[in-house]
Amino acid sequence: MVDEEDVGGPPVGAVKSKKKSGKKSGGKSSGSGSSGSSSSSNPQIKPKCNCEQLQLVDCHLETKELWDKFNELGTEMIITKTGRRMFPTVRVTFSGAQSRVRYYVLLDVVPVDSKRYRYAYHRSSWLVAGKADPPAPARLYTHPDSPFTPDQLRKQVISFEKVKLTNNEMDKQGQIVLNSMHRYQPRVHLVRRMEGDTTRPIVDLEREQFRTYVFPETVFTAVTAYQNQLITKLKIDSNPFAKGFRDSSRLSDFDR
Amino acid sequence: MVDEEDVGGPPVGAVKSKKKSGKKSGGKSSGSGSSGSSSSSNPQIKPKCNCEQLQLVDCHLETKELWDKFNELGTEMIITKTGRRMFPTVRVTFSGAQSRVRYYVLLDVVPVDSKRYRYAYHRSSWLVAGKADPPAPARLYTHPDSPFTPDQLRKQVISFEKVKLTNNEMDKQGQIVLNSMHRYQPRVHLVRRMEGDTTRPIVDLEREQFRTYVFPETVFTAVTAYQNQLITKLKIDSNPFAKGFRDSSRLSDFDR
DNA sequence: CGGTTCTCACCTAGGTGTTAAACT
DNA sequence: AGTTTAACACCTAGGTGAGAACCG
Repeated sequence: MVDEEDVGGPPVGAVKSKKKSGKKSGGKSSGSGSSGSSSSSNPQIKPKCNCEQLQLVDCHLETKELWDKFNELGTEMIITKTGRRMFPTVRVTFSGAQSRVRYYVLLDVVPVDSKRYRYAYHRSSWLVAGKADPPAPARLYTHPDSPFTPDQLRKQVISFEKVKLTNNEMDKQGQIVLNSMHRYQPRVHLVRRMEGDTTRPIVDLEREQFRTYVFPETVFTAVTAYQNQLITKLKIDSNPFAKGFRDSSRLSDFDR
Repeated sequence: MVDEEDVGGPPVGAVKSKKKSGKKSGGKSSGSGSSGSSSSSNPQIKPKCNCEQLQLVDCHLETKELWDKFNELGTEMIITKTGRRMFPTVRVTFSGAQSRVRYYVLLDVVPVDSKRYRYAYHRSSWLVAGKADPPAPARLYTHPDSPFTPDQLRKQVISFEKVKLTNNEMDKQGQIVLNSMHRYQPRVHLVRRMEGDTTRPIVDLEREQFRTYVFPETVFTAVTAYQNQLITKLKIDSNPFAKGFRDSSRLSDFDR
């Protein structure tokens, strides 16, 4: 029915080679570049900055090693009607913050491309399954501890563990609404406001002094059920809440 | 050893009569008065206001009925080294907030008098057991959702469920430090700042525009173990986390 | 058949009073 | 003897993937 074509280079970076890619993958992946990939990629996933002072502020992705592991397999994130946390969690630290201003840290999730995907179990690979469904307008999730003083921004790990992904377009709890079987890129935004500025919420980035950081290793496919069994296994082995499904626990018949 | 005298009128209001006291006890107990009681009472427990605009803002104690039940028996709050929540929780609502300002809501706990108490089990009553131990400086606990917009202040129930009481004088987590076997009065402070004002923490109320609300029914004695068994029973029956100790659960032998 | 939803057992995380032991 | 501590069983609250049921 839909135009279905095999994906040449695995879209999410399925296991292809043990070699690190050309660019030194140990270095920073944020800020200045690394949008990379194909012509169909969304310009939204490029870093951006409309404020000189923010050029001095670096953003670092914590638990990058874990993100890399998932990314090598092609990260999947469950979305549900009631909302599901992300795992791994987006955790960042900042350096270079100035004094006498306030910082807001935000997360949003934008489409990587305009495609719909499906997973070929027998081949263990993702296929393009047609054009994207109409996307819900991207919601900005402001980190609940915002605003941060420069001191806080320098010292704290800012963790988006509470943010939830949903496929419920009618959601009214401020969760991030995504389409299943579509690929997404999380983005971190740093907004700078004068300390005199009010607590009014941030609704439009373009009306703020901001800088956008993009970590390509956090790309994922939204799913309602895991497709790649290796992803399931890695989640179970690394997410404490899934401990009950670990291999050692599954030897239950033998144990008892 | 210490001068030990019986307490004439039960200090925390032990069960004396089923009659409601003279003043209509259904009415508001905050704001303007009701410091009441004896000559030894701490002047800190009187309401206070250094800001005209705040005279218009009313504060209402939620779950007053529960507080009253405890107060009739003589409320006790456990303090531990690691910190213990208060139960009941101090929950308040405000009305009359103006726009274009920001409100901070704070809690502190001040000594009611300069006495140390002990509990006479055989008589089921509190006795004065000498002079107070030197108090730790009262810590201001700023509600974590502060600052509030006038809108938020009008609509939200502000709950201090997360605040913890400790007897650890070396505490560095910002918990409220108390002496065991001493009597205390929680106070709620409302601080008004211009929306242009910064997020710097509030360290000295006197340097702010503020109003202090006092709810006498929230007086309690800090203890490391419950003294009055009726208090224990009421806690078990009303705190969801103590459900495991409810009578119906204790019929276990019969049930199984 | 592919995709979604719901319920479930099994976890994490942490708030309760109890109890026995330790402290002073 | 009065008070404090620490380990414990028992809760609340909620995050996991499995698997069956359901949908289209």
